This record gives sequence, structure tokens and C-alpha cells, in this order.
Amino acid sequence: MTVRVRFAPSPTGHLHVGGARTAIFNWLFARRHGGAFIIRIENTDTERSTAESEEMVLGDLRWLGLQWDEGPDVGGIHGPYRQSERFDLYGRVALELIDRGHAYPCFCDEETLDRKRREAEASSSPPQYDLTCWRLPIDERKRRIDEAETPYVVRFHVPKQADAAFEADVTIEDLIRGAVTWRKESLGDFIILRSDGRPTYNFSVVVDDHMMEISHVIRAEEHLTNTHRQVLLYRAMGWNEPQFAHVSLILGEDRSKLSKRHGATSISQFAEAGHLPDAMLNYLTLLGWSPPDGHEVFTRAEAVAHFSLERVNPAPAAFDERKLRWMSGQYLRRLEPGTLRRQLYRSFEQAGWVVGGGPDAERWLDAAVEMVQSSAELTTEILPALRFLFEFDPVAVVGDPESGSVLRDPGNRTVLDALLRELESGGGPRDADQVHALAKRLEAATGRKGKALFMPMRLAVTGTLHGPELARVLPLLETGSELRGLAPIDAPAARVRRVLAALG
RNA sequence: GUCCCCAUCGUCUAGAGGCCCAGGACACCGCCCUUUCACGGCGGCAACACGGGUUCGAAUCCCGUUGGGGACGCCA
Repeated sequence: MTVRVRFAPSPTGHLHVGGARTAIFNWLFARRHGGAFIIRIENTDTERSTAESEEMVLGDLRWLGLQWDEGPDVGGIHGPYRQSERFDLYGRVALELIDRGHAYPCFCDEETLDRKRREAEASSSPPQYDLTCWRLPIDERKRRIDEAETPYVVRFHVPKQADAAFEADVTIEDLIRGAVTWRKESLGDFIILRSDGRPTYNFSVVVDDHMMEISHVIRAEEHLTNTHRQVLLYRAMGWNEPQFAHVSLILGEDRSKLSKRHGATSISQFAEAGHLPDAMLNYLTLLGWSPPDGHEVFTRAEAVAHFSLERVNPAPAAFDERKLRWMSGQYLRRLEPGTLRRQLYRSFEQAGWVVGGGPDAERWLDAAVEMVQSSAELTTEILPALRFLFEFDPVAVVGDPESGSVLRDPGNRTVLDALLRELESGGGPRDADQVHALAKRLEAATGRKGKALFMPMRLAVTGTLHGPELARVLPLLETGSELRGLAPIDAPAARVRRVLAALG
């Protein structure tokens, strides 16, 4: 069988992590079986759907690195791929359903329906449609349609016990959950066409999945109970049902449905926060699925090679941002410094750190990026970690209560004086070995070593108590100070001199 | 309320009757590496929701309870 799957977002905002995972599972499944991955825009809700949202959702999917074979932007033989462009199609199917006696016009107005629903709930009977219009004689239906005096919807009639055209209950073999059964009569007659002619979800989804020859419907669990209606629709039209697979919901850390109040929930928010697309995809894939070999960090190709719906966990999963960050760190560390540098280049320029650039400047930036890469998890952490290379304010360092007291300590002061002499006479260190040699000489000159030696050094040269190892920082400052293409950088000697001046 | 789904460490999960007094990952706590912070390495803490069955044997199968979630819209 040819595998054809679809991801069918409704364009009402950015792509959510839940939707993203559903899209990923569909994509994985399609690629695993050499099938087609299709994007269909479900915008029958014309009130809430916007073209901008559609662009945002597609953009988010592209950011994740998913590519589709058919969709609103790339086209395909089963288009159009926006439901808003398929309204006439739904109208024709609805007409056919009426002809076959499976559907009928309903003239009840919303207020009456609302009232009856409330009454039903009050008397604790199921809030189902009371079949008023189903019982209307054919000629009465005709007359009211022709008169066009009241708008009407089209309802699907759920066959009752005696209807031989339908088997008793509805059962699906869900690929993730196994057999799921509903008693047929547990459903009321539902609307398939609104009074303005637009289709409702449960109707358009069936028409489209059939017309687009979808083989597997992989979607969120919130649609599980809708499947009942949809199967009835498939039967009424005499269409083959696709295979269904309902993926569990993603929960917040408090185990309620993930929503805005849980903080970041949209893919774009995580992208902005500095997560890498590969890490995001890896993490989301792991939420509910696990590879047979148990390795949690894997490539797309590995995921594609091993993906199967049988291994998808039916239980809902809580979104753990902590683990996502760890995952991003894994990917960030594996990245080539040059790749990261190119990605961050614009923000380096905007920070005013790059002036002109050039190959030497890029090589230097690569070394700088590599220096802080292992201590970062997000791409957005790189720039702040590098700030001290370009921005150095001796007055502020001396003015800081903690730093200031360290620098004013007489013993530490001795270290700074010695350091300055060394830097001025011998020139700044240009590699790690030279830094170590410098440290040895300072040890001999001051009698200090370890933390007592390095802390005042670090403070005088970087302005902070924490940071990358000095063996890498000092050479970078030294070579950076001589480089064109970058903003001016103080060499270590200049920095120490300025700190001593600020100290008075 | 009715229907449907779900239930292993705090979290993500492995586990398809004996290999499990339950394995891995994140988080947490130690130790090591290290002039700092990280990274990395080593170790530790920590779970089969409960009650009945079935079976020589159950985390695994069945039933029930409890708890969580979803649906019941002219939203999707």
C-alpha cells in the first residue's frame, strides 16, 4: 500500500509543540515508508483563520526542517490544499448524502437548539439533537428550501438500530491504541454543512482524506472520539476508511493540557530562545516515542530508519523544558564553530563587534565561539558569554563591591603589578603554552599560586569572576587587539593598566 | 452527567508471563578532572496507583476502584 499521510493545521496562530510533534510523527512515518507527506490547511473557520497564520505555521514547520511533498505552497495532484478553496466539493458530497437519505436539511435555529441542549443537560439526558427536522416530510423540506425563508444547515443522520445499511457499532483498529469501539446510538445527528454552506470539521476532514487518498490518519488524541462520526460518514459514502493512529496529548509540568500559562508553547518561541531545530525535533520525537536501541540523541536519518507507530506511547507526556535545554546543549556542542559563527554573524555585527570582517576576523571569531561553546545550551547564550572580549569597563569592575574588594586586596594588587610588568616586557601570550609559562613566572615573582594567582588575573583581564579558562582568553585578547575587521579590543596589558588606573 | 482514552522513578521512558527485589535519559546529590563557571567521567537517590482474579510464576493478561485527560459546538 502506498503511504500517504497529512498534517492538517488550522491557521490560527503559531505552531504549537503538540502540533509540531504530530507533524513530526507524520513526516517520520512517511519517510520511513517511502510515502508522501502532505500539508493541508484546515481553515473552514473563516473567523479565526488568517493567511498570516498559515505563513507562520508553514514557517515553523520549515524551521523544524520538515519538507512536504504536497501542500498549499508546493501544490500537488490532489489540490487545492486549503479547505477554503474546496467548499464546492463539500457541497457536492453533502448533496449526495442527502440524496442517499443519510443527511437532511435542518431549519432549527441556534437559540432553540441551545435551549433544548440546556434542558437536556438539566434533566441529565444526553444532549443530542431531537430529530425535529429529520421527521419533516419530504415535500415540507422542499417547500421550506424553495421558499428560502429560513437559513438551514445540513445534518448527518446517525442510523438507529433498525438500519440495515450500517452494522451495529463503530470499531476502529487504532495503530497506537488498539481496538476502540463506540455504540452507534451514543451519537446524535450532527451538522456537516453550516447555514452559510461552509463544512464543519468532521465532514471536510473525511471528504479531504478520501479525495487526497490519505492512507494513515496520524493526529492528536483530542480527535479520537470524532473518529466515531467520521467512520459513519465513510460508511454512508461507501468509502474505505484510512488507518487511524491517535497520538496522546502533551501536558504541562503540572500535568494539565499545555497552554499559554505554562510559558513558551509555540515552536517560534523556542526558536527565539535559541534552541536548535535538530534538538527540538529530537526532543519532540522522544516525547512519546523511543528508538529500539535506547539512544536518545539521534540523527534524522536514524529516526526515520527506526520509526514505527507501534513504539509510540499512548499515555500523555509532560513537556520538560529542562530536558529540552539539555538536548539543545548536546547539539550545540556538536556544531562546528564556523557554523555557529555564521549563524550568529548578524548579531555580532549588530553588537558592533564586527567592523569590516574578513577571513582573519572570522577565524578569530571561530576560536572565540569554540571557547564558550561547551558551556552553553542555547545559541542565544553565546553572544553574552563573549561580551567581555569586546566590552570592558575598568571603572565598573573596580566599582563593583565584590570585584572591587578583590582587586583592592594588597596581595592581589601585587599580582596585578607583576602581571603588568610581565605583559609589558615580554608581550602578551599568544597561545596556551605561553599563558602557562607566564603563570609560572608570576608564581615565582609573587609567591602566589592557584586561585590566589588566577582570580585577580581573571578579574583584571575579563572583568568577571567566572568565564572560560584564561589559557584561551589571554591569547584571544592579544591576537584580537591586533586584528582588523573587528571592533577595537584591548590587549591584556592595556586592560591591566586601565584597571590599575581605575584603582588609583 | 454520558461516551472514549490513559496509568512504571519528580519528568521522558525500556519492559510484549519467568532474563526485573525493574534498565536508560533529564533533574537532583556526591566524588574525580579543573586556577573559576561549565563540559566530561564515575557513583548515589528514586517507580510498577490501589484491590481482586488467571497462572507454578505477573510491571506484563482479565475485572473493578481510584486518579488524570479528551469528546459531547453552525471550533478544529
